[in-house]
Amino acid sequence: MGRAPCCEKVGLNRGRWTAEEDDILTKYIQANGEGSWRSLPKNAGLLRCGKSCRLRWVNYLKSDLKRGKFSSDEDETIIKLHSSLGNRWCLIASHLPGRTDNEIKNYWNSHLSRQIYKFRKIIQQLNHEPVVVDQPVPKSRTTDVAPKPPVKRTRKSITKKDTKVPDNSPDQKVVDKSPESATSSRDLGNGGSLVIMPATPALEEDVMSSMINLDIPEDKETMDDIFLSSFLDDIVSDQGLEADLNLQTLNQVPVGDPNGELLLSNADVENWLMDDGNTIMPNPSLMPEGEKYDLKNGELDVLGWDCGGNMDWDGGFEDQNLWDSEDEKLFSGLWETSCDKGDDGDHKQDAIVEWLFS
DNA sequence: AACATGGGCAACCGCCTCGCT
DNA sequence: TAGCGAGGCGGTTGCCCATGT
Repeated sequence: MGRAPCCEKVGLNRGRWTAEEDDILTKYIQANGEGSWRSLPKNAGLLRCGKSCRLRWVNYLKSDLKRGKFSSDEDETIIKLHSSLGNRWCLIASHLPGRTDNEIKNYWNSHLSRQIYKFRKIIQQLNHEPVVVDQPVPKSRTTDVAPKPPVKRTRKSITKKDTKVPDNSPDQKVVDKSPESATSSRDLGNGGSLVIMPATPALEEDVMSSMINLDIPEDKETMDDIFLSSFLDDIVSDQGLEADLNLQTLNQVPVGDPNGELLLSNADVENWLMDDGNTIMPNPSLMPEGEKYDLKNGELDVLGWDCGGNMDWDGGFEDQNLWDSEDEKLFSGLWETSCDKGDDGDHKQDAIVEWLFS
């Protein structure tokens, strides 16, 4: 037996608010103030649930709300706060005057988290790590035929209990070994493996650890220079990653040494970016496991990535919502200046955010 | 032109917290 | 101190519109 509903829902309006309802609610609150949401609808003459009234007021009708596009400063603030606070949208919103938790949450889910995902992808490719995807191949909405490229995020009902995962240490790849996941983690048949994507906050942490753990030789440029100023800035743009991630030249760049450490110099990357790809032939034997190379058009076809078309944003985040149990550990992620990453780590962090909003 | 798909976002649901009795 | 209820919060859903085929 569940808790009684907050109000009698029978006969109440649902869905979008009309201008008339907005007007009634606004005038009532201006006259009587906020609060007493339960009794407000009746007193104001609205056929709405009290919670619905509160939500409408808080998220839309309040006069001090800022509407419109998020500024780059706001973006940066969200990224920083989310890396520390996780999905505590209310807390994040408290640092962004005029923005609501709902608005920030939507913005994060539809914009920012994707940029971080792309960033991670690049890091994994450069490290020759297993191809990571969020989810098994989502089926088409209407058919069971072969999957098409990224489809609309699925909408599943997964409870918090379902999403808990016991551990998510940053240096530990999250591999779901549950029987259920056996069907969702597909054997690629080419030696590659699919690793379930962690929830967003963990994802960020993982991204950061991937960056920070890379071993840069003394005589190389800083990671900032390598990754952000000249490299990811270009290749992770929308067009870059989704359409033109061309490994013809990447194969010729000393991406990794036998120990799997990244050994890109700034000059290496610059040369790679400058090369138009026509003069250097691909070498499929050098391709990381789990990736296919389409020799016909010379473009990378990464299983689980855009070209392969089996990525599902929501699924990964939903299935492994790691933040709740690990938020304290993850607090030292991106923006903890006192962490042992030192000054270099701080610079990397700043540079990453710079890249994210460039 | 019609349909399918994807993106964005407002709104809803259900659980949790906290204050009051 | 336990029970109750209002409010708050995060996750999820559903609708609308844009874009692609």
